[in-house]
Amino acid sequence: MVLPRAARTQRRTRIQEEKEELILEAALDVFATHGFRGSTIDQIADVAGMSKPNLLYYFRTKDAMHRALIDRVLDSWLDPLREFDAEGNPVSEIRSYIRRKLEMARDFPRESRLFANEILQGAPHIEDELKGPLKSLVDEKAEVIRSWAKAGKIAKCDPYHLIFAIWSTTQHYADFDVQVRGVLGEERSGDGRFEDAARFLEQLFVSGLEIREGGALTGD
Amino acid sequence: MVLPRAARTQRRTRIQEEKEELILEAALDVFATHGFRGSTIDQIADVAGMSKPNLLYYFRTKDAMHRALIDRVLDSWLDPLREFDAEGNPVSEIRSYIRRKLEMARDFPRESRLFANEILQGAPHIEDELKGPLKSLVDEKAEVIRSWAKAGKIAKCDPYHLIFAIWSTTQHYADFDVQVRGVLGEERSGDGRFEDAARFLEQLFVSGLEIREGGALTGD
DNA sequence: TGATAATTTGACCGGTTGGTAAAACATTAC
DNA sequence: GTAATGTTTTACCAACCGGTCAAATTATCA
Repeated sequence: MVLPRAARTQRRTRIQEEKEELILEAALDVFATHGFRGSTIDQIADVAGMSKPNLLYYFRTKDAMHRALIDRVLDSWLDPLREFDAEGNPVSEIRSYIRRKLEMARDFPRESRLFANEILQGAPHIEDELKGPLKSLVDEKAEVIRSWAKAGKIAKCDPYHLIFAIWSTTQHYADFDVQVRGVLGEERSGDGRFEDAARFLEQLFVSGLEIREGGALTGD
Repeated sequence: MVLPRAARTQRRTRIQEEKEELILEAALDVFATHGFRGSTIDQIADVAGMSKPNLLYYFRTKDAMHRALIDRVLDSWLDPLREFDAEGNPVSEIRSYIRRKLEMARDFPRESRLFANEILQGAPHIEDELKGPLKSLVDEKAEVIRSWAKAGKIAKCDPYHLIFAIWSTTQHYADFDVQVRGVLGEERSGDGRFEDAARFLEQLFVSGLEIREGGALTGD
């Protein structure tokens, strides 16, 4: 039989699992650096070390590959936010959320860039996920943050924009890596910059959300 | 004569100026949403409302168009940072820098996405600018911030990461607009969100950089 | 007005792209 | 072993891509 993979529902061979894994790994490489339209099947096949028709035996279209990749990665990408605990200490929850996001930017930059490319280009393939599961999760956590502010545990602030700020500052180190390295120069572009970034961001967010009595801000 | 535009050095016709303007405008649209590799000359020609050969009469290659666009936009993109004044009041300088960057994200989202795409994909066309003029400017302003911290006018912090944080949080609203709108939902995705963002970010950075005596951070 | 230069167009080219067909080859089940 | 199934390859296609060319059209200016 020559039924292509997507048509089958069960009975996945050992070879199938291995090759699909191999392909998605290569696809992540390519899609993350060139975006969907900028990537070619030949390129992915090349990285995966197999012929194009062979690759198309496992995923029938470029679209199918991209979708499979997004599906696989999106879930784990949201894990750090899911761990955000309503019962925990607000400051340490926020602090460790920043840590986790920053670790993901360091350890999974390709995944970060995959989403960045997708969203930057209008999210044509994941619009539903954005307005569905992602929005629900953020809504839930925003409510937690709001309750903390209401209880006087952190400063009053818009919880959605707080989440956006944490996302953007941490993912920046994955998505704009070239720029960060360019600006910091050779000397400071090693692994140490992640420690520096963590220290800075924790200081910024923790003391930025601290409650202060006066509220008056002086400059000099 | 049929000398293509790039070969001439002087005597630019009225038509030339108009058409080049028209083309760059269309190119900005297309490059900003699809990245360099994902964009096609036909697409740009279509948006500009002219035929492909006609477009290529003004810019001989896709590369030339992209470069012209980058050159034109990069300079003004750095203006907000240039305005950053060493003699000013630190807090209000930082505050108004955030304002200006946020205004640019609101008023020139395509320009922001143009750079985001470029950097995300490894900055193959602007690496020199990153390590040259951009780095110099950031180095200069980082020194200003460092001196403010040393003089006790703001909290001690890594000036480079502070600048990265301001860049990422503000540009986020242009680059990840779809996501922001998806998460905030219909109700809150109007123009008001920029005011909310401005309020939040000013609070975050201003009180995040405030000097506090204790330094000990409590949670609950 | 007419000559000259500037602009626009349609037809085209070689290479690349996403994807197919069919046969060759490998693996597994019996 | 062999038959059935699963995998890989070779050859190929039509559409699209960046770019060229020469001819047609339009603007400029003496």
